[in-house]
Amino acid sequence: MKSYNFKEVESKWQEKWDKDKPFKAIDFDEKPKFYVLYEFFNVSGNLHMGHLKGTIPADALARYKRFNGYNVLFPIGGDAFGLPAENAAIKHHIHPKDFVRKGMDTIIGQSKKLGLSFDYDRIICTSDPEYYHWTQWIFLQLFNHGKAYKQKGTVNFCPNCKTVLSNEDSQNGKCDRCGGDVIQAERNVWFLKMKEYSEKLLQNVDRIEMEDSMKEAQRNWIGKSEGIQLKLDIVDKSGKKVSDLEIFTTCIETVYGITFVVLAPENNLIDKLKDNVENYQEILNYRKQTALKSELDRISQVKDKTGAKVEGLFAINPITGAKVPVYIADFVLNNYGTGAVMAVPCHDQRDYEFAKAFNIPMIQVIEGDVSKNAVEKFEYIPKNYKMMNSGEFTGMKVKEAKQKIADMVEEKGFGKKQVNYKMQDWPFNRQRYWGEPFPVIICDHCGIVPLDEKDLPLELPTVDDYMPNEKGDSPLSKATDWLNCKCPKCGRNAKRESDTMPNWAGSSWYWLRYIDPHNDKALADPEKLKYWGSVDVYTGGREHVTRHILYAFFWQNFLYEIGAVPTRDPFTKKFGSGLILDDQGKKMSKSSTNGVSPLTVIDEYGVDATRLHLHFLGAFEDNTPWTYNGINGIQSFLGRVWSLPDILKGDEVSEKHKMILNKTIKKVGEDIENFSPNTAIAQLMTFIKEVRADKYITKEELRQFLIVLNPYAPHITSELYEYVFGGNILNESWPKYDEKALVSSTIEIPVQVNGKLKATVKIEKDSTQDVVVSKVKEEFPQLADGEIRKIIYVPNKILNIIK
RNA sequence: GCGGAUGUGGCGAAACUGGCAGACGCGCAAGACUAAGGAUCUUGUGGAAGAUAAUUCCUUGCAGGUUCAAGUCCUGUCAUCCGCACCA
Repeated sequence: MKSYNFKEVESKWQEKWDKDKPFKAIDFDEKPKFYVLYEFFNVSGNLHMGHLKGTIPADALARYKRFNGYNVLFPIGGDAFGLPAENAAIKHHIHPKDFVRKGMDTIIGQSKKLGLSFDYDRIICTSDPEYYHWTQWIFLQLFNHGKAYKQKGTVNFCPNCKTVLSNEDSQNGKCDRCGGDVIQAERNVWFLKMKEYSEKLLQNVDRIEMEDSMKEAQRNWIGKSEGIQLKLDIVDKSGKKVSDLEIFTTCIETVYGITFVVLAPENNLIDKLKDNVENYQEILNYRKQTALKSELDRISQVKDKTGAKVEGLFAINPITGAKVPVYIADFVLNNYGTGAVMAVPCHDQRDYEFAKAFNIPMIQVIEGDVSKNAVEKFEYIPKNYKMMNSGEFTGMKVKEAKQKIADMVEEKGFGKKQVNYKMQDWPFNRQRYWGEPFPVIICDHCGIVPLDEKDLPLELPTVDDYMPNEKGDSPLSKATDWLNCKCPKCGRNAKRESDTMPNWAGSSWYWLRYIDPHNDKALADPEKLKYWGSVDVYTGGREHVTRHILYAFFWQNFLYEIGAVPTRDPFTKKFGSGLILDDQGKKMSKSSTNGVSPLTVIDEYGVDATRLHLHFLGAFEDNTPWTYNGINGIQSFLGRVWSLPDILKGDEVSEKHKMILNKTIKKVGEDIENFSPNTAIAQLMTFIKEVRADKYITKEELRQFLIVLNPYAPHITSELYEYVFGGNILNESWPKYDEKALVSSTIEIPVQVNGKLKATVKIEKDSTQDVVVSKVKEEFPQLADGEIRKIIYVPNKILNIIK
């Protein structure tokens, strides 16, 4: 057989697949459905190694499931709206529209070069009007159901990108896109009521099959905590009650230790009571000062507590009657809990630092050493400390007191049990050009008027100047022809919303669109939605999963509740791929300077070799350093596969190869389903090794082996199959393995003396202990010498002789 | 600080519910074929001692513990990575 010319073979099959479309998903097919989803590509450059790490195991799964008789939906598309595409377009001096058109061609072309078996008839692109028509439609539903509102609010703002960012986009006080410092700014902000869904999202997290670390990250993000909402009286100097103040605490057991109360700087109680506040101006100054701080400053100054005393107001501890001072400080967040806290310096480190800085007295209510630091709950609870200075609860164990105090508080009406969530409503607008326009009209007379569904899509106008301006106004505010319109309600002059949606909008529902990508009557046909249901396996990088998955859960929950989709869960199972690292141990991506382009590797070694090598390097979920080392091993493996016809002898599966063949079928199938390509490939290599040692392979063995290798190396196996058997390997089905053929009738078991390995003996499978022991006595009499105290035998596993 | 993970040969890494640690591959060594080998094939390869043997000892970050038996379970500890972070 002539030597393997991968270029010829690979392009031959890729052209054939492109023409015959064997990977088309069939709506309503009788076969059981299986939906494999790979996170769609960001349309901002070439595919990189990270993409291969995620897509190829998904491709293997799709191919495997087709062999197993499933009607597989394995689609692809482009995430094209939003900052990445817009920034890339600006960098290349191309209009985003043209950039995206080219970018889509690039990623689709490269996908085909990788041999990815997507259904290329279902390509979607989030910036196509036929797609964002339905993104806008979903927004309309959210708006009409009261889940979207516009409000002035302090938001994360990136002065560099000149846009509002969600918390998710501004982690660590840095803009997720440009890396610049984020500041707090007062803006008109569209919010989606995501907070309402906190509990449902937690349930979603419980239901989805996913790695623990990802689940925990999401639970942390939602940040559920249970505690007590306590009501305190606010009194003036003379002791007259002027207001209520509610605070939230998870540590009600420390309530006897309150020595002051702190409000968030923005807390509006101050404004309501400004006549009682003697130093109102000072308070306003402090407020201004905090607002100017960037998010980063706030974080880096964690240790330096700042704040101001509110003169003229006091809070009354409802349990002790104690009168304590009121402060404002920026360590209290206005948007969490009630924007106010009770401060117990002995048992909360922040309160401790604040009390030290402001010379506020402390009361210790739980034992422990508070001379240098607070004794906090993660210490006093596990160590079972006792209460002190706490009236009737003094001397009680904390755990017990916590419960009793909570009951008492509820009984006496001082407060009630309360659950809080860290997660906030989702700021949903950006002052950028390249995004979905909001389908609403802003009328001075009627307020915000939603468009009629029949007027969708509201197309993004093509403008020449799409750069954001200095003030941070949206570029669309300059597109006056588009912006000015008539109010559909009253007919007066009105304006459109000049902000656009964030890039998360299009990605928060795209798996639904794949089900019916060209439907112009609905986001997807309900019957088709029912047929395809939830995504069975979803894979992609693990970088943005926390946010993306939560947004996805949120939107699908909402769509489910309004009856727009028949399933509540978008995804059943999620695998997150690790990163490919460069030689510096850094993430390899398009921005990495040490990046290796997959196209280069493919050009030199072929797609099949690249697919195998990348996945043989390490486990799917682990980060893997890229190296060419070992790729020659993959090449010779493929070379040996290619020359299998040279040692073809016999037809049926031979007795000698029965076991290895069955093992390989089983192991590879399981590994494909579990996303463990590295061990699957090892098993395939082991098979080749054994067969070559015996210097023959039968026709039937070869046929089954080719099918089993096909999901990872689709080109070479297609070619060999055609050469040896004629016809297309894709028409085959996955071979069945025989459970009985997996273990031979004689097995070798280790013999230990006092837990140390001394010998092995060959026995019949399922032999009894007596048989094994007498065998040992016969073959290794010295091991059974002397007094034997005990013998432990685990059938078919091990024999341990204790002397 | 909180949460999650990882730590195994010269290297990338395997190891199911505790049961022969190091599968598979790279690299390395020796050999075969060869005019030649950076091609191909065969064999060997965790470390140390021992004679190149038999054999013995050591070995899954470190220190303890449970167990007939620990990479795997428990306690403590160190290092690295990731996520969150003044969330009351």
